[in-house]
Amino acid sequence: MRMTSGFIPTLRETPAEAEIPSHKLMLRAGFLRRAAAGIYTYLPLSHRVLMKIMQIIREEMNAAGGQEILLPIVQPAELWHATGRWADYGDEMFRLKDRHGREFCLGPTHEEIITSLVQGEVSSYRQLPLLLYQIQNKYRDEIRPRFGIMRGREFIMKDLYSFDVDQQGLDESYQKMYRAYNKIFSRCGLETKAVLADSGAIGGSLTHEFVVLADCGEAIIVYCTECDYAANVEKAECQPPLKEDAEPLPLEKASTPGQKTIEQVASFLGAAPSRLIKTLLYKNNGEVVAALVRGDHELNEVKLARILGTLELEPADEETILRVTGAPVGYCGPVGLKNVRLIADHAVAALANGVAGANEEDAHLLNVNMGRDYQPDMVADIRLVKTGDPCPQCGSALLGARGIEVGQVFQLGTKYSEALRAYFLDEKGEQKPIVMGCYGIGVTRTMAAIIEQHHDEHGIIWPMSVAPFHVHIVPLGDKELTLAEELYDQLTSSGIEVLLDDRDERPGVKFKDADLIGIPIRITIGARSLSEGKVELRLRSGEWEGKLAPDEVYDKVRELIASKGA
RNA sequence: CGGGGCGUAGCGCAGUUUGGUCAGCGCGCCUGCCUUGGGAGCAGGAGGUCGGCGGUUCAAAUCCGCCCGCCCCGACCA
Repeated sequence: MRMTSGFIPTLRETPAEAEIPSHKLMLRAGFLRRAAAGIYTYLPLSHRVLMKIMQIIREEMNAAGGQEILLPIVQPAELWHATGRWADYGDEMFRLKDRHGREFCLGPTHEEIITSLVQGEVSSYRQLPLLLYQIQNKYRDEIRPRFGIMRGREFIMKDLYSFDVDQQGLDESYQKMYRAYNKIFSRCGLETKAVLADSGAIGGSLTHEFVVLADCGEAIIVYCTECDYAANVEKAECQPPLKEDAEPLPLEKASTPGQKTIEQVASFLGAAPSRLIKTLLYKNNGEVVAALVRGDHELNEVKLARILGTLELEPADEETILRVTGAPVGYCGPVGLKNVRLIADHAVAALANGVAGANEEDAHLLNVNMGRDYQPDMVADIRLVKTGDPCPQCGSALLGARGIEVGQVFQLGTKYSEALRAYFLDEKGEQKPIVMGCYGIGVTRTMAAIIEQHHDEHGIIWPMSVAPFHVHIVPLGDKELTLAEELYDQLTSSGIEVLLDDRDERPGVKFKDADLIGIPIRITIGARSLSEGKVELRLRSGEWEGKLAPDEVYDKVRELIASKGA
């Protein structure tokens, strides 16, 4: 591709709409333009990158036994009514009607339609297992689109669905995908961590997220430095502390006028926050639930909701708190609470002689002990794990990090197959629901994540495997253009992808744009080294540079491309 | 949806408080000269419903009302 004829509109200044490096760089380097909030046009450079990412995904999906199909974007409402998700999906689903008034949606995901397809075609265990996938646009009217293509309302996703006869088959499919995902992300030049996650509203049990560590990431994870444990904080557990064996002291009431927050009470009473019991009230379908966590811990709402088997959890308002506890916010505690379900965290259960609100304005109780002074309905893990907590597997300290979720693998079970009556006959002639899994990769998000992991202050540094071109030839003036064209023809004719900067620009401009666009190999042709009969080669990553005679270029380029895995 | 900010030329911005030589600046773009190893210089030029609609006024980018769009922070997710 010659830059004079290519559509590569680079910008000197960053548009105000961008916040994070990947978004800024994609706009500046001429990869991306916004059409509406969360909806983008991919220009030629990013289209080339996307095609390469998709090709890597295809190869690994096919190698794992997947077969590619293409499902519709526009989907009829009936299927979504059958699984109940027409109602559950809410405002996040783009909905539309045809001329006859029939309802449709733009697919936010494709479980319904593929299950319906398989329901119609598969009736025997002999047809299973089946792994079907597509690479297709998804539409989600996000509450808040963010960070360019990181969280768009239209995005490209690879989604594979596995259909097996039983749990054992599902486990095998899941393992295949898990391994394929590791290969895919590593081939894309990404360092990812597979973390245990909460399955949320999609339903199902076992699930891992594949997370790219990055400061701008929206996912918060913890991982162990000593063993392989890694989890999203929504899911992460840690070893509960041992029960303190201190002698229980007599319960005592202390006056704490105006002391409401943990910090205030702790410093007023001269006690560490870890001695306090924090009592948080929630409303769950009309019922009031009190969650007890230690003063220095945070409640994990996802865990609490899961224990309660609900999606409707919301913090109680001040009025409810006053009615239930008899005291204003800041003074509630477990002792004497009535008509409230009490759920205590393990760390609270382990506490001896703790401090808690007295359910009375301006008062707290000292030497509170579980069992003697109050009895929780359940002791469970309901706290948010934090850096330094002991790993649930080996006890070493956990580390926290932020990351971008680029993929997720899910064991769905039979939720969709039962709702859509996708049954098969096993070898004994018994009818059973197909056991399903689903496996997504955010393709467009993966591109953004690659840039987040591979850039510097000058621009993008593409890994060879997904770079829009392998080589960028930069002739510095008119006199060098002939040699540049010769090299361009030579490399291009053997399948190497080359971008030639044939513009009538000054060297500085060309160098700046080359750094910005970030093609791995740059060949500079200028009078300086041409006087020695040489051209200059360098890697954008800075890992290698050297001068070569023009007839040595071809071999060196091939060698560099091969060594970088493309 | 709640909170914060923004909307003036392709991009980045000033001007808005205090209405009236304010339609401006830098970059980019076009023409010419000149220059050519890290976003050169000179000269000339094109480009704007000041987000939209309505109102106040002799007069509105500027004041008032309504609406639209965009960005950031929070609850959701690949």
